[in-house]
Amino acid sequence: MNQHNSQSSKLNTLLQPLLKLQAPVQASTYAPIFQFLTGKNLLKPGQQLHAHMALRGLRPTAFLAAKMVAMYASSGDISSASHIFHATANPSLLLFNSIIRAFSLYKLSEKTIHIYARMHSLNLRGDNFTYPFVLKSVTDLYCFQFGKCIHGLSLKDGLEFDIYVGTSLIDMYVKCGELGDAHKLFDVMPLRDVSSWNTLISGYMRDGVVDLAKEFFENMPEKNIVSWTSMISGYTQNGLAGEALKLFDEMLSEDSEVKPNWVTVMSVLPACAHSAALDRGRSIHDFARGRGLDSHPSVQTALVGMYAKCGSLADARWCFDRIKLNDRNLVAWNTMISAYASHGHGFEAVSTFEDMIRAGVHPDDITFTGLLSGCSHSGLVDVGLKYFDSMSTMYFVEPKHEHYACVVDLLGRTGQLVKAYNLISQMPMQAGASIWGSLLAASRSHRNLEIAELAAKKLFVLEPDNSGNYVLLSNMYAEAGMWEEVNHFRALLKSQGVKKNPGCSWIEINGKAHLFLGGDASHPQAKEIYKLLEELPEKIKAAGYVPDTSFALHDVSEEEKVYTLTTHSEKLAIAFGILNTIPGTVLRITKNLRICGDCHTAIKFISKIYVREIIVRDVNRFHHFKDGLCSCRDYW
DNA sequence: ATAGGGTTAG
Repeated sequence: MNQHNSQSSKLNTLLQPLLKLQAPVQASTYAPIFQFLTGKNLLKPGQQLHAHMALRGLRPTAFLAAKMVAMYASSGDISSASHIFHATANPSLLLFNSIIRAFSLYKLSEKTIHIYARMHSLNLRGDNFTYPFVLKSVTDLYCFQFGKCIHGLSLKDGLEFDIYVGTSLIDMYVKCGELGDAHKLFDVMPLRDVSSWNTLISGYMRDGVVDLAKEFFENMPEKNIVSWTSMISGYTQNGLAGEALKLFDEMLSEDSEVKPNWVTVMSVLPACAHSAALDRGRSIHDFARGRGLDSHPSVQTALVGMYAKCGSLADARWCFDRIKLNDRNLVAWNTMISAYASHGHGFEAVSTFEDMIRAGVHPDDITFTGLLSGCSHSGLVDVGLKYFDSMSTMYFVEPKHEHYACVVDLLGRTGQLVKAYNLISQMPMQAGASIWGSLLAASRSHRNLEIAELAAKKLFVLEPDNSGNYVLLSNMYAEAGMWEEVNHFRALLKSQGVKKNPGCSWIEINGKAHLFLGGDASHPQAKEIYKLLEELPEKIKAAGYVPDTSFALHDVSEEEKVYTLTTHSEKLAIAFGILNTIPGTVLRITKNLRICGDCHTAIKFISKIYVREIIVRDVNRFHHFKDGLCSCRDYW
C-alpha cells in the first residue's frame, strides 16, 4: 500500500501539469505517459488522462490506442481495453498485438483467436509478439487441431527461426498432450535456449516420463532456476517426494550457482507434505524465512498445507493467519478448510467456510470436498446435508463424484443405509469404488448384510483385486453363521490369488524417516521392537484391551490372527517410536492404508500407558490419540 | 511489448 501511495504521488507531480493544460495537447504527448502507467496498476490516473484527451476531442491513433489498451489491460479493466480497440479505425499490428495479449492474459481464448483471425483477414502478418499469445489461448482451449493450423500460419509469416514462437509451439504441443510433435519440433529448431529445454522438461514431467525429463535436465547446456524448479515440481507431482527433496538439497549445495526463489519453495513443500516430513518442512520454512521467501501468499498457502499434512494443525493455522486478508484467495481458504477436515475438526471447517463466504471469496468444488468431508469426519450429518443441498442452489457448484462420496459416508455413519443406497441410484454419474466401499464399510458397522451384498457385488467388478472387500463380506457371513458362503470366498481367494495390498507405515524421528512393512523384521532394532510388541498385549489387556480379530481373514487360527495383528506396520512404527523417545513426546506415524480397527483400539491404550501423544495419518484422515482417546471418536 | 517453473482437492 505504501509503495503504491508513493508511486501515486510521484505520478501526480508528473500528471498535474499536463492535466491543467487547457490548450490542445498533441496526441504524441500522451503515449509515453500511458506507457509509464502500464503494469503499475494505476487505473485512476489512466482514466484521468483518458478523460483529458476525450474532452479535447482527441481521437487516439492506432499507436496511442495500443498504449491505452496495454494500460487498461494491466490495470484490470479489460472491457475498456476492448472498447478502445474496437473504436479505433485502421488498427495496426501493434494494436492487434496489444489486444491479443490482453485477451489471452484474461483467458478470453475464443476472443483472442477471433481477433487473430480478423487480423489475418486484413492481410496483416503476425510477428514474434503475436504468436506466443495466440498459442497460449490455443493451449487454454486445449485445441490441438487449431494449434497445428496456427503452427502452419506462423511458418507462412516467416517465423520458423523465432525462438519465442518456437518455444510457444513446443509448449502448446506439450500441453495438448502431443509430446511426439513437441519433441520433433525441438529437434528441428535451429536455435534453442534454456526456455526451450525447460518447456520440454516440464512436458515430460507432466506426461509422467520422469526418466526422460531427468535425462534432458542432466544434458542441457545451461540450467537456470526454472529448470531446477521444473524438475522439483515434476518430482513432487509424480509422487517422488524423495527425489524432489534430494534435488532441492543439491540446489542449495555450494557448487550450485542457482538459488531457490519463491516458486521453488512452493514446489518443494508438497514433497514434505507427501512424506509427512515435519522436521524437513520446518527447516525449509526456516530457510524461506531467512531468504525473505515466506511472504508470498502462495508460499504461505503451501506452508499451511505442509503443516497440516505433517500433522501440525496449530502451525497450519498460524501460517494461515499470517496471510494478509486481501491475499487469502480461493486456494488459501480451501487449504485451511481441508486441513481442518482431515484432522476431524468439522466445526472449524464449517466456520472457516463461513469466514470465506463473508470475505467474499466464491467457493469451488474443492471447497465443498473439504467442507463435506469435514462434516463427515466429525459426524455433522444434518449440517453436511444442508451444505450439500446448498452447493448447487446457492453457490452454483455442481456436485461431483467426490461430493456424493462424502454424503454417502455421512448417511452411512448414522446407519441411514437405504437412504445412502437411494442417493447412489440417483447420482447423475456412475458410482465408483470409493462410494461403494464406503457403503460396504457402513453396512458392516451397522450389520446390514443385504446392503453389504449389493455394495460388494459392485466392488468385485470395480476392483476385483482388492482382497479387503472379499474379507469384509466373508467375515460378515461368518458372523451371521453362513458358512457355505464363507467357504465359497475362502476358495475364491485361494484360487484367484487375490493380492493383498501391502501395508506400510513410517515414522520420523530426529528428521529421519523409518519405514516398516507389516511383519517386517529388517529394521536394525527389530529385536527390541518385537520384544516390546510381545509384551504389549498383556500390558494393555490389563487396562481393558480386547484384541479384535474380525479385521483379519477368517481362515487362519485365532492365535495366528492375533500374531498378524500385533505386527501390523503401524504397531511396528509405534513400538520403534516408543523405544527411541521419552514419555511426553508426540509420535507422528503415516500409513499408506486405512488404519485397522484393532490397531485403532490398541493405539488408544498405548497412548495412555506409554504417555505419548500419537498422531496417525492414514489414507483418509488424521487420528490424534491422547490419553486413551482418539480425535475421531471411533468413527472413521 | 514477447516464451519456460505454481500452492488446495482426488
